[in-house]
Amino acid sequence: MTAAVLAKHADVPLFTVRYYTRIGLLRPSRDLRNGYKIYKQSDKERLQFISAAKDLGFTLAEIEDILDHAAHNKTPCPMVREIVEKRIEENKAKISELKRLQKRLENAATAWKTMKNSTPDGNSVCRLIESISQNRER
Amino acid sequence: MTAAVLAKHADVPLFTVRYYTRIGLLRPSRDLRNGYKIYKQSDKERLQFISAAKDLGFTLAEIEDILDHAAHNKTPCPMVREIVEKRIEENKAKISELKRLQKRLENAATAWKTMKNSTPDGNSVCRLIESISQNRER
DNA sequence: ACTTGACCTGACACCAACTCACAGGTTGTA
DNA sequence: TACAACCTGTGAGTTGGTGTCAGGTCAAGT
Repeated sequence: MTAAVLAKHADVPLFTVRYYTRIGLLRPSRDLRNGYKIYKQSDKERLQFISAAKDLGFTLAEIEDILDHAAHNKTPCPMVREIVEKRIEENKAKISELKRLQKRLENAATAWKTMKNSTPDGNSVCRLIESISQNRER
Repeated sequence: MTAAVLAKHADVPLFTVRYYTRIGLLRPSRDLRNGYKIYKQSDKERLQFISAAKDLGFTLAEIEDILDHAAHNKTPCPMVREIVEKRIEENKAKISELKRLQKRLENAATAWKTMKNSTPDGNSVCRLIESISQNRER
């Protein structure tokens, strides 16, 4: 199948198929008559594996590693477990950071309810934002 | 002051000062004797404003807009309020998406506790990941 | 006076994971 | 045979930096 057909079958944007192919994650053979790329059933499965791993937060580099391991008949599973544990920790940190940001945003919105718009002058661009940064410094 | 001094004063990495200068967010004058960039007190305040806005999740493009508005003596505050409201919504979505991911990761880690490592074969790369994607398809 | 080391400059490459634009070749249908 | 719709490789743009390079400048120590 061509890239477009594979993309439709695997429910992945065509540009993504082309991108994965360009970086070597997919390696289609060629139609010698016209130079078109030909993807096999196994490429579709490979692509679906990539999608599944990406949904779990694996990076493409990690996925490539996993696929390479598998290609040499070495089990990638310990690596997979390790990455997931690491990702869980990273994700926890990211979530709490976003929550902190969300609180700052909501505090700002609330505090700004009673503030008037200021016209910028030499000392101030927008007192809304500056009032928050002063809070942070205290 | 030079870029390095400004960076230290404003507690921002030197590379960031250079980057902001390169993209035009900071516009230092020049020391004609040696071509060095000279930052004024107002540049320091501008940089601190940028930092404060970035802490609230503003993008550099938005900050540039705000600064441009202010430079024309138009109050940027309505824009600022709008962006913050939008960012609060986006952030909420991002947080819940990350939480969903976290759940998938934790479910995977738990489910995998009892699973053995599989050796890759023609049908499977890593049954751990494939078991999850099957769950999602059901 | 000279050397060393720390600083400065612009231009460029790199990161992730795409997304898109370009120019040209091929295929299928009317 | 005309034309739309597909295919190709390549290169650029995205975000917010981080870093490297070669070469110029400056201040301090010997």
